Amino acid sequence: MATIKDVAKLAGVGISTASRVINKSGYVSESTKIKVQDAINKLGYVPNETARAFVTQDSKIVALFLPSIHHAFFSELAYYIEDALDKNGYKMLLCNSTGNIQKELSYISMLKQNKVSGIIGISYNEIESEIHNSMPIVLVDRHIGTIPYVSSDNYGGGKIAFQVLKDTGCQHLAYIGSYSNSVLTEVEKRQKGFEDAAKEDGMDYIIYTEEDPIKDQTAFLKRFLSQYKNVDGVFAENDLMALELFELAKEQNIKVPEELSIIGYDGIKVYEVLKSKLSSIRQPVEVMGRSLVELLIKRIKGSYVTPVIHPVEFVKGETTR
Amino acid sequence: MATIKDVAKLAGVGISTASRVINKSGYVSESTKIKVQDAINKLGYVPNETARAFVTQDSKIVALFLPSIHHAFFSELAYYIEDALDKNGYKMLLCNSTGNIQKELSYISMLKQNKVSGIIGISYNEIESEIHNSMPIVLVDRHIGTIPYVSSDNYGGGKIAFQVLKDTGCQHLAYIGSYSNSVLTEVEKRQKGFEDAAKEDGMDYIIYTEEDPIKDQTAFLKRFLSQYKNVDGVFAENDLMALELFELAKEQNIKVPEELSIIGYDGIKVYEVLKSKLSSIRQPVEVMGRSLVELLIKRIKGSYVTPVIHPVEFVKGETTR
DNA sequence: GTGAAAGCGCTAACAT
DNA sequence: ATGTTAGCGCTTTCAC
Repeated sequence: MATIKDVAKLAGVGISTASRVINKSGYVSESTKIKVQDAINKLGYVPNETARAFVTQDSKIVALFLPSIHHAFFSELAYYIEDALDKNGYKMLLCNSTGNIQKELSYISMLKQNKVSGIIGISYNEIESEIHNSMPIVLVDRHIGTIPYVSSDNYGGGKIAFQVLKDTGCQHLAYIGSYSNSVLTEVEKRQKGFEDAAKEDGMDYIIYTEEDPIKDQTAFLKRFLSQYKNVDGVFAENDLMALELFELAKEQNIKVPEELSIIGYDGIKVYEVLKSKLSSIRQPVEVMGRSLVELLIKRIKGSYVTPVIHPVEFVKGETTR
Repeated sequence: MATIKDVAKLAGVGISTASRVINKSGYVSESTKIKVQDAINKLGYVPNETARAFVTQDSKIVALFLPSIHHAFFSELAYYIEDALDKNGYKMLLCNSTGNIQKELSYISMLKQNKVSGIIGISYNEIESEIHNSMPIVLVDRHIGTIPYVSSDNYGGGKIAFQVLKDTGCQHLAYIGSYSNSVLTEVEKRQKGFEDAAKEDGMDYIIYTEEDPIKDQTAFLKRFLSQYKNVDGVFAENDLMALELFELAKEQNIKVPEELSIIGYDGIKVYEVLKSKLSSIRQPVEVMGRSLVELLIKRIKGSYVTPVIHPVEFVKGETTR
């Protein structure tokens, strides 16, 4: 493997001049620039990134920190984040924290040792204090202190869901989902938007929630169906929950959407093969991914950034009238 | 940030002794070991991994190279791989190659510059020659030259699929999927197993394939349904294809499984919420992930390894009788 | 504009 | 069993 020394020698210049050409930094005359470039080509020189990372104390690696990549929404988001990072010269390290606080802390320690450039994260724990001010970080769908974040318009999405259910003639509405006692999640704003819209409208509604994470979603949903037989319109926290409710309703011969309308949240593409069965509030996943990367890079460069909230849209499937 | 020098000074020992304690290498007396350990604790010392990577020319990072993490089977596999790597002290860099050969090549160059320890990969291209012998690598579901790989028993799975379809009374069978002209994919062995079983049995069958990647799967499947109306048993290349065929059949009022039985391949969990609708040949994803990591680490340590093929099982859903 | 040289923090000979 | 020291390849002052 050729080193910068070899390049300098072959080009007949000093190491720092070679470095300047390689990094396009500082002043180099056109003629020496060409000499160095020639040497680089001849030797097939490529910089040793571990040496660079060591010297600059910056690995040009961004960590994506999430509970599990094995989740439709996250894996779609991860795809776009990786793509955007790559286009900006960063690599992506993937960390499945499994929501376990011990594992999250040990990951953070590892990330510091490896001098990652920054973190894009979703955490269910209050570990942010460990990182903030010591590393650039941008959160997804979490609003903690002054840490910048990117989310979809969860509140607005909740309002839209209410409106759609009402406009399509539902009389007895319910929100189903989970709540968190520790971290204030953006997800809960979906509920808030739904509730506020219902209150403004003066319509009654039911809130059926369990503490996050819900251990047995199937049991949770079955209980809901048997307990609230008169509900004819449901807004579920996310598509996975909505989809399972849809399946359970079919099993119990409840006609969807005639007797029960269902709206999910996410609009994840994995289920496109199902011919868009589910009505849902769709998050602009790709845009969010790019936006996360953009914000993080600004933070890395030291700029101050403000949260970004992306608009959502209702996508009609077959679970609403 | 405390360095190893600080530790050595505080402990009153030489740098290399401190290094020995930190790395548990070489001989160190019990008493000095304790002194060093104390110093480490007092200073809150953690090794600078970029320096280590630089000196050893090994970043302890493994790259997971796949077409797209945004795919149910891959994201599940990635989850288990990351978990196993983490348990072995490795980090995981995620590279979405999008199957594009230019992007794959530029990733490989990047990985070399970053001194990754090894690669776990799925590639649709013949880039393996670029890596082989220059870096430890293990492939998923690809059999290229002498490169070690891990796969499920695709051939056996194909045989099982045939047997199930036949045993449940189907008369006119078909295999649907894709074929590749460049790389010999393990996936095609599913077809081979199916064909061989049919031939042994003496039963006629149809092979309906298109070159990979199939641009418009919906059109592809619709064409199949209209062209082969008498087929009553289908083995599809993967679950996504099987699932869409199922949906299209329903749309066209073809009764599944009465008039048409469908078996997929993968057994991915994302669709569990659908209440196991699809009959499928299930791959042991978790075991495969662990197995990939195990093989790669053996390769990194210089051992010779042989391919590992994991058994599959038929999981009955509602798309077979 | 260009080159010499220091030094990033660590590992691994090598000497003792 | 322990300490000294030479780099690893690069970036970055600092002189010229």
